[in-house]
Amino acid sequence: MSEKSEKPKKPQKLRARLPRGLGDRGPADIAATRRMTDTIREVYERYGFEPVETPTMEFTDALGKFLPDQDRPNEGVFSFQDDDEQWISLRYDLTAPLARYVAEHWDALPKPYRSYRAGYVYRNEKPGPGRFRQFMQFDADTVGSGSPAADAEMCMMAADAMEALGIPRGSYVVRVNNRKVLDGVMESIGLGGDENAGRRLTVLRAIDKMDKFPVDEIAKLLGPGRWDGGEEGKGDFTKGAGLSDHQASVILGFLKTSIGTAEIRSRGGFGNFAFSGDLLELLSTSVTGTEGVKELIEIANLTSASGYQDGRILIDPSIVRGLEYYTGPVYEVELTLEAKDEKGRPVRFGSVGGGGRYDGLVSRFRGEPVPATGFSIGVSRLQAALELIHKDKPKPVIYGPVVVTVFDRDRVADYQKMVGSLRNAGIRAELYLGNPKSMGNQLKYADRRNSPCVIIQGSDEKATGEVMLKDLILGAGLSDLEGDRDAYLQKQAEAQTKIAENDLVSAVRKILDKHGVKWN
RNA sequence: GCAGUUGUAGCUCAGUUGGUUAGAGCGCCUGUUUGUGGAGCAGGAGGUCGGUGGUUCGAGACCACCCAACUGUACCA
Repeated sequence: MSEKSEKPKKPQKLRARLPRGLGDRGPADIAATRRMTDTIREVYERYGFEPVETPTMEFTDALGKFLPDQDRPNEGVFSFQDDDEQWISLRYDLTAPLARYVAEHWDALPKPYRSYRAGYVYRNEKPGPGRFRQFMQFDADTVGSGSPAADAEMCMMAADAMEALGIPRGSYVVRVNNRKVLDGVMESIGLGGDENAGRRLTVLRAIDKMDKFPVDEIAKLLGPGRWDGGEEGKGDFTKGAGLSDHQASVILGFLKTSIGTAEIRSRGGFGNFAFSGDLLELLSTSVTGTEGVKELIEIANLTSASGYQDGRILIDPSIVRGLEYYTGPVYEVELTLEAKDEKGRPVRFGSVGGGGRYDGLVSRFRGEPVPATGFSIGVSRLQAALELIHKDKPKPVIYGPVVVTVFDRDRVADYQKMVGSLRNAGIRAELYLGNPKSMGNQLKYADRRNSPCVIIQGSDEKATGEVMLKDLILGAGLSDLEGDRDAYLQKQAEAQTKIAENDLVSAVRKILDKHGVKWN
């Protein structure tokens, strides 16, 4: 069949690759995540929250999701069918699973029940900057309290967490709104009732884009609709809410008079709560709207009383959040720092945290109303944002272990013993396990591991009961000194010293201390 | 989903109006090196030119369709 002249077909190699929106994480990322979660945990616990974890998968209906479409079972969420044909999905947030947990363990839990958890959640959607298909959230919830004090606490805790993470005051803002106010405004322009549910949704979507588009684009979305190609007839058409000019102007007036971060700031935090006479009058026709305003004022008073009225927490009527389950106050944390990508273009990160009141979520499982409110930090997105913001700053060096080299392969046991004594002293150490044919290779390995120092014991040292201790961090500066022979030699001598074998641990520790090497 | 832009080595990119065996830098591996890493020198591996089909004597380049990535937009619990 095959002729000699034919090229031998290479076996097709399996391509090592990862689906989009997923990423591997190295030691530096992992260390950064750990620092972040430790910090957030400390804040949440200070607020009296206790940990609870739930699995990454739930029955699909428990997540509050309609059963997957037969044709596209993975639209939005990752789902599959169990042996018994029941649909199971990967969780897409930590709130819905918590609601299930609370409902399932209702009798055993103290009420109000406050708990926190960190974990990966999954969304099957288009990834972007700071947007992944697997990402970590750090969530806290208070179940069983309908008091605005519970909401106020979430906002203050969000602010505290940002500051604990080293984000300076003024570089982030917690925005608060109340869905009841939005509902009230819509009711006042005749959008109440079941028959207008679809239009209300469209209006909310339009309002939610206030941070993305200028006001006249929002007006289009409230009215007939908008072309995303920049001009009439270009790109995709987004159907609008079809409001009359009057209706649209009420909405826009509501948004415009009370927001604008700069304006809010200049008026000093909650002082902005212009909730002008006009607005109050407008809302007075709506029971829901009046209630919403009352709750917002309550939150404003509570947070101000605790000293958060300095711009850390602001009221912003354009905050909408999820359309599915929020029922009252909603909050969002945004970084106000500018982030730029490699090409120097500004990057939108969106919010790095958010939450709100979801009074209907637990009661789905129980016959009685159960108020609840919660807040989640998007750890992965926040980390990605901070990385981009700080990309010019040098990354902290992550040091590897002390490497004990193998000089004489008959004496591996001796070297292993040295490793053991270092480990017993709490120092990270390892024996070189590769082919010990040359010292060069072993040093190259230690270099790659970012080891602070290596231990060498050849026959000369063995004879005198000594070991050679080589300081790789100091030695790293050697190549810069080429041309200056004296300095070079001096530094080299400094970087490599002979010490008594018995002093191994203390000498290594001295080097670690000198360079400030800490592994945790 | 829709629209635009882009697909050549692990990475960043060259590749003349279509013309022999597709290149560079960085990275990687080996040697120099049976007592010393980051430098130097020498060598090596690595490519279905995103895929398929077409035009042509001849395609990495031209045409069609498909796929993927990026950006915007839609959806987003």
